[in-house]
Amino acid sequence: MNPSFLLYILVAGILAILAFFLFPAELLLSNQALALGLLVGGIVSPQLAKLFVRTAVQPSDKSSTPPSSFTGERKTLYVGNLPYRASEQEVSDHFASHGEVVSVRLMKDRRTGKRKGYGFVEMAEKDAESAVSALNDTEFQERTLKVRMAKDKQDH
DNA sequence: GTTGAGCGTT
Repeated sequence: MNPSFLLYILVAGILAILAFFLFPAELLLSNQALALGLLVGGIVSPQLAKLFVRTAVQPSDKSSTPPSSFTGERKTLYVGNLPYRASEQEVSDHFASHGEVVSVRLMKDRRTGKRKGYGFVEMAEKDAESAVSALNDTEFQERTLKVRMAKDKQDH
């Protein structure tokens, strides 16, 4: 059975019982309390599902790099002026020849999902500095890359 | 189906 359906039944039931005891009988009959629970539960439970069920089925992202087993120190590089057509795999391959690439994330428009022309490349710390100087202002698919150390968000 | 400086994602 569907877990979100079970959640709905659970939430609706709790709400119905709550409504039954909360309101006096002359205001709300038991079958009305049940109907109210079903209605409100239908609205509330999908929101709860989003919170707790941690997006059970992620849409398969074709443009994401396969998970890396790298566990050492890493640094994130900002990469600008990327060609719109470049995939994360291509960027990853390109950077991999200058050091160990942990992950690549190309920023996309929230609505359309199209590339915005910049992204972030996580690399092994020991390779990061040399990769920046090796790749900054170099050609990649007819465009001149801008490679820097990324700001703040360096996760440990 | 286009564009062109920038520092993000659950």
